[in-house]
Amino acid sequence: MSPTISDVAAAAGVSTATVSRALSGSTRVAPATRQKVLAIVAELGYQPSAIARSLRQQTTTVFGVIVTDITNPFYAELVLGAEEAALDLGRSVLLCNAAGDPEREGLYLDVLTEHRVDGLIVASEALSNRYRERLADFPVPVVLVNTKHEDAPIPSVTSDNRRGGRLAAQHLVDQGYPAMAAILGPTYANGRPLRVVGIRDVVSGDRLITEACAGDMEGGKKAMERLSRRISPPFGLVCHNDLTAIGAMAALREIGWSVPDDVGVVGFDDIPISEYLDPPLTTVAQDMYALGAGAVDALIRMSSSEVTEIEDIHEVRLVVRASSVRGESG
Amino acid sequence: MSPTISDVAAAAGVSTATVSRALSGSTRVAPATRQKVLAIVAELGYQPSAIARSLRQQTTTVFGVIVTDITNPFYAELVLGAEEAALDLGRSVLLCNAAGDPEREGLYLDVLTEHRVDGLIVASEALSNRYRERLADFPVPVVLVNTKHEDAPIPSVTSDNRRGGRLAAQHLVDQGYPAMAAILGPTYANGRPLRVVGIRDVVSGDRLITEACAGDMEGGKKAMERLSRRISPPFGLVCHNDLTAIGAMAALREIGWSVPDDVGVVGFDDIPISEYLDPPLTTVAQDMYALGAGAVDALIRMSSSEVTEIEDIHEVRLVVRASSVRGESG
DNA sequence: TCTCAGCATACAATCGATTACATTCGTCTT
DNA sequence: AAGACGAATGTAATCGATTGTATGCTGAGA
Repeated sequence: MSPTISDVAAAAGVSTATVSRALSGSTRVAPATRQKVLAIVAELGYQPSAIARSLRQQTTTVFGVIVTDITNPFYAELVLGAEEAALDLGRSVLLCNAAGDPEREGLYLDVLTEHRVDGLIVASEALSNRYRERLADFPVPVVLVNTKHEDAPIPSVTSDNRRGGRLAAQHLVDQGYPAMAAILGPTYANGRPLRVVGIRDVVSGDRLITEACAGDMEGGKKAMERLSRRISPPFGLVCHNDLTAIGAMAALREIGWSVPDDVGVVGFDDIPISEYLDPPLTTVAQDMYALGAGAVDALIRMSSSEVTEIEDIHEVRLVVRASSVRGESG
Repeated sequence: MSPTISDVAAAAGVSTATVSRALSGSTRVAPATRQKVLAIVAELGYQPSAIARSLRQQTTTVFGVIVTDITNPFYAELVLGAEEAALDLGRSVLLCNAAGDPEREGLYLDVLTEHRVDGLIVASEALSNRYRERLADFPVPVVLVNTKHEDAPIPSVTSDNRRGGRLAAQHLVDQGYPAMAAILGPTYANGRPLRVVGIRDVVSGDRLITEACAGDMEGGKKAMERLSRRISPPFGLVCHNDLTAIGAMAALREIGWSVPDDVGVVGFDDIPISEYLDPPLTTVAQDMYALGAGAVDALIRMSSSEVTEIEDIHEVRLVVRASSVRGESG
């Protein structure tokens, strides 16, 4: 099919070793020879086989990325950050969508191992708990995004979830909402425990009413419907992420409670759409792109040196918009 | 590092050929031998190298997917469909985000060629025009999503964009909006020409006022601002996609024109968030997941037989919500 | 008992690159 | 002028699997 290095060597009247050296530039090759080789390469349209190179060099320049759900803008941004960081380093990304299915996550671990990826980024909610042992002695560097393990210390890149929870709750308190509710993500969701701790830094004991949900828009809507039977406005509402906040606001419209007059809503993530909503959504912004890029950076550090203890915590930032500011409603 | 087939063979006291056959099951192997081999495989945790296999078999079981922007829910859904269809066939997906940059698209074509992917899915707006020749004689099957080429016939999977444009425009006419505007995508955007034709099937000549934009929320917002200086309500507005519609609706709020009373808005795609908006967005639904899965299916068909002429056109469907129905506004 | 068929397995080539080691040849030193 | 050095290049091993061909063994038939 496509020409091989032997074809180039034959056409140039040199050995494959010389072609290889002329292209890699690692060793000295006579200028005239290099010119000749490059001319033939261009003429034949030769493109080296990454497969053959990988076999010989025992590295693939490919990273595996396992995410929960690529259609969630949080993960999409994260993947973008990882992909662009990888591109800058001449590497590629094998994408795996776990769909929250532990079975599928295990399957993908096998697939990625067999493809001999140079590193693994796991931004998957269900996986990390179930497969923590496997991840801990994975044959290549692994970095978790937005998860941590107390028992099995695996390098991680996370946002400061506790501070995020605290910022959200404190903001709603400052706005004067007399009660507080929270729509939490699924129990296995990565940031969840720390965000709850952060909320509880501000709101103690039984003054906080919570509902758990699936972490998407539909889940947020249903959770808000359940919540509406347990609480009366006005109150502040902290949501697991922006998607659940969007679902909750849809439910609130149907119920007839006004945002922000009756209910002050705060989301988490700051996905791009949040500022285009009506009302625009107050949220705890995470830099998803930086999380993804930071994960790639962590893998590189782990590969080049023997660093194994990485725990990068990215800052979060409260972005105040109309959904939580009383007296600004239309 | 990880055990190789030789390690397994040595431990089992057989040759590597026998191990290979025991695992592939293609040739008869004595049951006792197979048991022994499988036991050793399990004990050593042997996982075959896809790299070595690919080199020998000259196939990688990996597909390349080039998209314009993974953070656009349209492409995210499409990638999901492709990824899951690939998974069902025991294949994987190398993801490439072109970011609308032709340079980067060319770069990725090289990367994917070097990785010897078994097929290529191109759902990238800018690429297809600029690299049509390269795609036409790409060494492995290529399928375009939501693009077609008149001159170089490359297999394609698309939605019925013309019908989509027609449905959107006709609906707005039926709703009694006396004037019509359209926010179009970038000039190179895939579906754009046919959607315009569809709109013009319904609205002739200078009765249609158009603005082009970048195809994202910000672009939609700015386009609506420009448009507002050229038209007065009431009018119907057809948008390039749901993201631009969201941006347009944000602009309309700031301008103070009501949706749907002053302006009836129709988007394109039906991304998940559209039904959660306020007002919920009327849109021409495309089955993005099916487009992605269909692209994989097309690659399989092209690989197994010598089919080279594929032109799958998926149906679109008008989903009517409150953003375009007069007299239902809150 | 000898031969032959056929099953199970081994041997070795192969895929396409990289790279350690060997070789050639010209030039400089003494 | 002989030897040494080093630049340029070639030879061949290697990575880890698959697979065509060869071989050995067992049992059945004559």
